Amino acid sequence: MTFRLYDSAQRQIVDFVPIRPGEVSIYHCGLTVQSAPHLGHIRKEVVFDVLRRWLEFRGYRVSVVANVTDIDDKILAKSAEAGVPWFAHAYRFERELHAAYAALGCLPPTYEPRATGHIPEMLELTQTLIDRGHAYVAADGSGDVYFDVRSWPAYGELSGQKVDEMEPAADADPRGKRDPRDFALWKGHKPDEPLTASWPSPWGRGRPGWHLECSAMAAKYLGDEFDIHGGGIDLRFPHHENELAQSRAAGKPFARYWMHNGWLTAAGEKMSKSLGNGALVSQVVEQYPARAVRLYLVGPHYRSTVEYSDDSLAEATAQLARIDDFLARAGETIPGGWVAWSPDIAMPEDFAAAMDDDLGTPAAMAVLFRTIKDGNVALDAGNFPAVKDAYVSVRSMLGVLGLDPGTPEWASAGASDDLKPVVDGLVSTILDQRQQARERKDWAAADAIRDRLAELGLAITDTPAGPRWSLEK
RNA sequence: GGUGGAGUGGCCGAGAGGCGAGGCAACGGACUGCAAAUCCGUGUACACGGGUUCAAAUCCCGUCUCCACCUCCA
Repeated sequence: MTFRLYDSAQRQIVDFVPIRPGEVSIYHCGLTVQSAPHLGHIRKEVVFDVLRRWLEFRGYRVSVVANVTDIDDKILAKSAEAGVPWFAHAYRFERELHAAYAALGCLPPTYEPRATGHIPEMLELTQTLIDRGHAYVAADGSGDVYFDVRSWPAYGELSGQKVDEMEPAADADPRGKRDPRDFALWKGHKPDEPLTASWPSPWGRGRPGWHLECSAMAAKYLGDEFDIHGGGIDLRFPHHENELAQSRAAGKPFARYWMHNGWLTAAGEKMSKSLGNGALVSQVVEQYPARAVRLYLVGPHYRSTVEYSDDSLAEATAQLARIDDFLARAGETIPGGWVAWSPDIAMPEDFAAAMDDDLGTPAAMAVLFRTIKDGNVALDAGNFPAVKDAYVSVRSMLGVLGLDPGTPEWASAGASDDLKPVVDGLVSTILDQRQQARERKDWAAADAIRDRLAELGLAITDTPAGPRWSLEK
């Protein structure tokens, strides 16, 4: 079974063939650390986290590079507004970004390079492009260096656009450009910007353009050619188009496959910083269990547009309860409790087939829920070998989706594990009282105890095997 | 103007010519002292109008609506 993916460049689903057998290199554009991340930003992170987990499950050694753009116009503008140095501003939001990744159970990338740490590589790439006749120093003395779009006939290949049919950037200041679509590789230092936000170059002090960063860093960490380049669909043009053009024009083959995730929308419109309709990750995670938020992001296909709403998050919370209730009930029937987790114990074939088909998480989730239903039926029937099979399968599937509660990413959620035996003992003492009441059919007394425990956040359910308790979510 | 995406049952969300993905919610039933959970059952959905076909949510033509990119944006 081979993994297949939708390549945005070819616009079709194709077999994935890695450059080096057994290895996969992935680059996905990180974030510009200019403000707190909203759920839309993190969708991209979750999508590529699932991709990485799936490929690892499939036996590949995966390298993931996600950059941090820590210098750009907005960072300079916002830090100036806030009255803090630009690097302090950038660093603050880099931390918030990391917190958001961790909150949703995303594994850290293999490398997470910062743009400002790779100026020499960028200068080298710019020089190569000038030498090859694909870039030029602006004629207006600004110190800007532009990529010469007209010198690269393939320009537009990724997004399917032709230079002459693009909306001319009529309002844009042409500065020293030969063509309005030419984009900046290097931006000359401006007097009103802090000197610390500029670096010496053959063309005078300045700072790198956004597109250049990714080309330079991808090549440094993954080589001139690598497997998959990812990012949000909005980056396809111009960012990815520009990356591709400048890398290829410099003689580097660059990415073999392009994967773009769809939007998260709010009230039908793209969630974005500028529209101010973004649901901040930090806030969402306060309102709903973090695993439910991840479940909400993982459920729909990654290329689909997904509408954000409280109802959807509430639904995901209910779904998660169904999953976790099964895990709790089934887990108790397995001697020794939790089995040591390994993702490849019992991965259902149709789940794997769905995942191999361009990360088909919707179909994969259907398998997950079907397995849970089978497991519940087995539980009702007292068929414990079947319960265990279902249990192990469910955890395998959850693991690959980054939702398994037993993995280290979610360890904090289980921090009370040490206390569980203690609480268990206390609760069972109280429940003994209730059982005695029930046996003498003193329902009022029995219900009073249950109500009291409910007030404390303990849900009591009676089962043929006796009462069990759980923390209400 | 160019490029791309979308309109599916109460809701979310798959599918892309032929047995109604899955979930949430709702209703009925089983179980239960009651509840919760669980299980069983219940839906004649595919923007609109034509067409092709034995068969269309899926293909073709037309129409409407929405969203995105072409400027910083996951």
